[in-house]
Amino acid sequence: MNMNSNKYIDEALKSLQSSPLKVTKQRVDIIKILFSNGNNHFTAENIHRKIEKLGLNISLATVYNCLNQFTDHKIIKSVKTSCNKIYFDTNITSHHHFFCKNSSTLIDIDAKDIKVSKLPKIPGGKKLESIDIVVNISD
Amino acid sequence: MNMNSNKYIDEALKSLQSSPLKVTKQRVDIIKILFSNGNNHFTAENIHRKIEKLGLNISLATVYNCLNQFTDHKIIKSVKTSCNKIYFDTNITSHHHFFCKNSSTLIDIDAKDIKVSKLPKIPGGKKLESIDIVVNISD
DNA sequence: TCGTAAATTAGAATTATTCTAATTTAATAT
DNA sequence: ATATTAAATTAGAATAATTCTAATTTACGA
Repeated sequence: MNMNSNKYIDEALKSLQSSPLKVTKQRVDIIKILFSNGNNHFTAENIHRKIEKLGLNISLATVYNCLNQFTDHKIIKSVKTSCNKIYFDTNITSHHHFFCKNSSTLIDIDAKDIKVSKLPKIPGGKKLESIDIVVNISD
Repeated sequence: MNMNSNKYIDEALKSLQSSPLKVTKQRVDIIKILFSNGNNHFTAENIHRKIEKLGLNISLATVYNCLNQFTDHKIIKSVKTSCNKIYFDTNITSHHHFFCKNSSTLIDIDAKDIKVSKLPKIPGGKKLESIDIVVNISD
């Protein structure tokens, strides 16, 4: 998959442009890395390592800043798992995850492939925000 | 609720006795704190603070060691949420959680009150371990 | 081109947790 | 009771992931 263009990159860049975030070289580079291939789950450290390999120079703090702001502005999603790292996910559709603890990998589960047919009452005064389902699997 | 006896404390102490773990003063004290009242979700720090308030002297390292070993030996459970802390849960039955990000509180959802009626195929070569459902709620 | 708010940066700080290595203790055998 | 020993405890250092700080640089509208 090409590092400099594909429809996912283009779409994400369009999202960035229409957000209040400034279009900086670093943000464009990070978006290109995030959306350049099929694997769409990354930690901040993953992205930072790719940046270094490409000879680009973006500080780890900026990587974190960008990923968090991209998350705030719905350009990506963040996923928390039973390991202590935050994973960033280029799939922004409503979906869930398999998590394999042996390989520390996440695999998307499309919303239509999992169904919660019974839900308890939401505690008084609170409102439902979202449901996170992690299907833990192992070797 | 009494700090020194109730059926939950007794049951947990019996579990400890029949585990390979040694019955130390610290472990007994921690179990008494864990099972003394209705609130059954704690962080290691919560427990450590209660210990200090009671004038007991147990190091934070010991609190972590004990909570982890109690988890290994099914005396308690551990729960990971979208905040970065590990919560320990005295409810060892199969269940799920509400998580309120405003108050950082967990509320148990009994297994019978939530139902997953459709599940995707488990990826080849892997086996299903468990399903964690967190129902995120807010004020 | 200028002004300014936003972004970037290196490195320090923070937070939660685990590790280390010396000391103490519980439970077992004598 | 006592000695033995593996396990537990401890203070403090170490680690890992992430956030903060404050100085510098940059994007972009006027």
